[in-house]
Amino acid sequence: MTLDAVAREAGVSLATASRALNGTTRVRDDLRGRVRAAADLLGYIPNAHAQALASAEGNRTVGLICHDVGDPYFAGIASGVMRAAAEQDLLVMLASTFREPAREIAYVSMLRAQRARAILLIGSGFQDRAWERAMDAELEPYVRAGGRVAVVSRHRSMRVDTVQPENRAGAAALAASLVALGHRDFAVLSGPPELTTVADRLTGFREGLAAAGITLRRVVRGAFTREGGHAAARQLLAAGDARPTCVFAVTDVMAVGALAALREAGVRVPEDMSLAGFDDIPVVREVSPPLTTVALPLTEMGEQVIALALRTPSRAGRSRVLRIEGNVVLRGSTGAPPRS
Amino acid sequence: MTLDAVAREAGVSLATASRALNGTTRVRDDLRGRVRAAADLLGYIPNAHAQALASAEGNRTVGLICHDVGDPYFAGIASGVMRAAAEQDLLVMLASTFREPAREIAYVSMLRAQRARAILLIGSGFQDRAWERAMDAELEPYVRAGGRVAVVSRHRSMRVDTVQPENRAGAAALAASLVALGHRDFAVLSGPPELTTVADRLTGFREGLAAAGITLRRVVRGAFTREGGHAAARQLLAAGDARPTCVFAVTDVMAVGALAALREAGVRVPEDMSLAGFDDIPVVREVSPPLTTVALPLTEMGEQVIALALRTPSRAGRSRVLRIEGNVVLRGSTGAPPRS
DNA sequence: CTGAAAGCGCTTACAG
DNA sequence: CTGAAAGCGCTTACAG
Repeated sequence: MTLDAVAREAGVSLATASRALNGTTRVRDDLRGRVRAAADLLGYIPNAHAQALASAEGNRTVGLICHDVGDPYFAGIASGVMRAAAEQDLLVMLASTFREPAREIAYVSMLRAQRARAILLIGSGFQDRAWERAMDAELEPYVRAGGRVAVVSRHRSMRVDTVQPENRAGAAALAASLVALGHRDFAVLSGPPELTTVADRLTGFREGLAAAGITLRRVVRGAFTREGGHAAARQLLAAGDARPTCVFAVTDVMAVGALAALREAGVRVPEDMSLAGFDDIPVVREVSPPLTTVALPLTEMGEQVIALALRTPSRAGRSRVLRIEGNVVLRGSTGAPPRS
Repeated sequence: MTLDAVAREAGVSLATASRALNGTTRVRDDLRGRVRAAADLLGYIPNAHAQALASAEGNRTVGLICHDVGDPYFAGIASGVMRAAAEQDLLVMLASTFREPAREIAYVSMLRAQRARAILLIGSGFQDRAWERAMDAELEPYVRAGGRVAVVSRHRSMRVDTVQPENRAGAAALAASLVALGHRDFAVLSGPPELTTVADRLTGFREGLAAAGITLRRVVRGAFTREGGHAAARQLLAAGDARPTCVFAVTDVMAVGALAALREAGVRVPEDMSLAGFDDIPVVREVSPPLTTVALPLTEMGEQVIALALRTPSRAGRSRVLRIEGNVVLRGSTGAPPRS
């Protein structure tokens, strides 16, 4: 079914049929009626590709690139993006990179080919000069051609709009709260150091401790997953030296894994050891004890990043940074340190 | 940057440039080299819309419609779809209906306009004649025009490929296992009855009980969410009559909410009451006690549904149904009934 | 308000 | 193997 067939059925020209259906220009009521009826009758569905090609408007799709929709952190943000997109009749093209930097760049390229109206990059970038250059080379022509880019949790040299959780400040505030509980001896379960989010949270936590004159004793590195947190916690416990009284996992996903590892090792939380995470993904309220964390409004962040991308660019073309404060939420997984 | 510019830069015709880049036809090596160099130099990115319009192949996108990516059940399946799509260089257009039947049909229409190669419908359909008719009217012309449709958890009159979890058999097996633990007095926390999945699980559970000569005493209906499970459990406890010894929530998401409600009410699980769910979403292993459930291989199901959609249709054009067995996994949330 | 026509950026028979 | 040209299905100045 093409528009041409609809026009013929309605006895009008192609141009009139197009205008009647899109409502851009005035069309005589009876003609519009005939066209609509013909379209209904034939079950006409416009070809979005032809529309995108012919019109200046471009198409109604946005691209969303994240590390993994299966991860509750990204699922939360994606959910917010979906909600906002639905309200604006936008279709979302979703890409999961599974944390492969090269794949992320390839997806941007595919999204450019699709002439996506906007590209949303969700989740920490990689601290890697070559990768950054390649990414910029991909993004710059896209933006120059009118494409919109907005990111979550990413430091950009480029002028793109950003939703930036205050990772550093949040981690520092968490450290302060933990110190206030009486802890002096900390370990961090950390993720891949090339992720900027990891670096920021680690730095912030260190700063928070330093403000109280405390030095972070130990950092164990793990994968950015539940299993990574589990393994890191086991490694921490296996080490011969005295155990810290409090452990900070840089993401809730890791913290959940760590909690399981502690339980398996017979370490009571928080009696023997306190545990905290970051993000406030839904699951942390369901575990026992519920996890102390730094809460980020994930769904909202998703809504905000797409709003940022779609807003009419400021005359100056300056990029905007929306800072998202992280709120420390003390729950059952943290308490006073055990008396030694 | 258009192909035309690339051709000019390389000093060849448009046709040759196209062929050199797509590798469909033989092109003299030196020419191919020049075209590639020119494309690189100019940062050429093909226009997918023009390609889709001009070629018979159609575009490399598939549509994925689910109720909500924010829900771990759908996130799990979506994750599997994404993985498989990535391997085949396919882009996924994601749609969340937030359980509005009308929105689902609207999305199918949008996906048709995008000329998606395949449309994947994930999650229970609605038992509603008018809706089914409208959906079929949308899908039928799409399939006739060569579109591929595959669904998860959906009864179809239409001939579409289906990944079908054995909801009924799984629930029946669960009931048998629970009876084997000694329970005789059951309640079910159920979801919206118009969802076929709910109906199937409820029926199966009843059948499983019936096989042991037991009648289901109580069904409490709730929303298909964590909060719905929480509310339903509260309602169950609030009822004056004697409490059942074992509760089955038709989805894990609801079961997690119910577990929280029981805890809040001081009901010990499983000492005072056993609790089971269905799906085996990741979170159920993290809660305390971990939930007994009927396990479904979510990621795999995602991979299978897209594989089904993309496979070359059988000569007979018959639809295929892939039955997925649910495995009862007994965990800490179920035990012997309390002695009365 | 309406229509004939050009053009969006490609692919692909069809000749050479 | 290569090129000129038609055509994919629309939108939108440009005349009327």
